[in-house]
Amino acid sequence: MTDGRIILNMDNYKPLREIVFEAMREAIVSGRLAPGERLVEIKLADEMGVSRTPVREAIRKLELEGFVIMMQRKGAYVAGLSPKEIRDVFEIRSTLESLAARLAAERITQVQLEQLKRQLADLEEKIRSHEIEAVVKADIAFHDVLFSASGNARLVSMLSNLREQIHRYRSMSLSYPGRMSVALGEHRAIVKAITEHKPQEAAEAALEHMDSAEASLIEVMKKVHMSINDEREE
Amino acid sequence: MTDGRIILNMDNYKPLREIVFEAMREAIVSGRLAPGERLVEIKLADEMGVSRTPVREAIRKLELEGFVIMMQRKGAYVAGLSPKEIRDVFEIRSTLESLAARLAAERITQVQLEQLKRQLADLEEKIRSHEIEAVVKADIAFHDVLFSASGNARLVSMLSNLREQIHRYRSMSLSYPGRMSVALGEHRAIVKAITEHKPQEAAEAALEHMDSAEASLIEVMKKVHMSINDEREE
DNA sequence: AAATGGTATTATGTATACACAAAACAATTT
DNA sequence: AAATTGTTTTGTGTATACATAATACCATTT
Repeated sequence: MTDGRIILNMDNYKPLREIVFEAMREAIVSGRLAPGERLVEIKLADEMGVSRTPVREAIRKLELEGFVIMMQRKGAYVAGLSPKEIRDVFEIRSTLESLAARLAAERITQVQLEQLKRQLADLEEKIRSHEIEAVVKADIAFHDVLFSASGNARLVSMLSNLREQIHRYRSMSLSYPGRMSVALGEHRAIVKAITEHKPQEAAEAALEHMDSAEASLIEVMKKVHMSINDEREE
Repeated sequence: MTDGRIILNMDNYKPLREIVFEAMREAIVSGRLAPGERLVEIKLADEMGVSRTPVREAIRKLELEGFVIMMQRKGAYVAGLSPKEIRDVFEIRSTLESLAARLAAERITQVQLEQLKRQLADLEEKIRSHEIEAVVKADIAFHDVLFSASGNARLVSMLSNLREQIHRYRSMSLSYPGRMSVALGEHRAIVKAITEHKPQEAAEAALEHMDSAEASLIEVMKKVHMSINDEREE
């Protein structure tokens, strides 16, 4: 064993609260925990085979990220987004996605640009395969590269969070007829502007992308006549 | 007691974790807890006369809001913002403040507009008095009205949070010679654009306001030759 | 049967207890 | 003295215990 250093990764240790948090978020985003549903700490703890403490901490974190609503001394409920809230989130996302694209156009490195193009190609391929889940994943990967290219770490985490918020309604939006190919075109426009280092155009392309994503989501929601909202305004 | 419904406010009950959270944030923002300082749960709990639980929950919340950095199994530390991180925050704030101003110009109600003008007058008065703390407060009140006028609740909370993040360095920036009167002018420009319902101008005025706030902060920091940063990059 | 009052149950908020990792320190060896 | 190992201390991570608010249930009264 000449050079063989043994490196066993203690870094991938995750506190239980993290694991619980991720599991619960996944359950909410995927819809297994429905909006309005009550979250009882002991019940969840028993189900997951842990104590209340990590569950509590996970719930608190979910609250701060907008997935859960807590009422004083009453308990926690899965948050549902009202149409008004969805519009609010999109208003913010549009602005920030647009900012990210602008910054990326200014700051992207050669390596990142190649990554971005690879992601775009991958997205294209997944769209051809018509597997919605794969498309969603590829889309996320694409935007992640785009975000990091902005060089603003805080922006990356805010955008990731906002995306998670509406992820619940995401596949719905993509199932809107023709949405996927339109989205692909929008992605291409963004990449083009970034490649040519044109911040203004990149920002505009990102804005259009968001607007059209919002529009198709709203459209689908109308059709399904969803009352995502439960006893809340608008 | 004909119509007199008795409404006794149970709403002002606050869980301990909230109280602890607010106390700790105040301590960090005001500098009593300095960047890099270690936060030991039992120590804080004893000092405040509570148990570890609410302290832990408060620390978690502070972490999510960026005031505290946690290291696995090592503990929590007061976060310091590096110059790079300050720039990152300003990049985001500029964009969102600008969005808020734009939306306010579109949506502000008559009542809100009057409020806004009152806050502006108040700010003017406080600036004449030269009490920095009062000016900071008035400035916050002004922007709060502006934010709500955007009609986007999520935007309000995101902006409040971002403001808190740099509040630590705020009075420093205002102490920069001439900064206060310049800021007053910028505020007037924003109010003017909103009054005339000119979204584009409001957005631009807000952007300028942020840019100049950032510039004067950076300037002051250079002079004080601060190493706000502790063992972090840039 | 409806309304009121009281009791039991459930779940949150907070405190404490226990386990183990990390760091600090001391002791032993070279 | 330097290095290595063992030991102690400290503090986080998790589990559990206890107190009290909120709710549900039941009984009693009218």
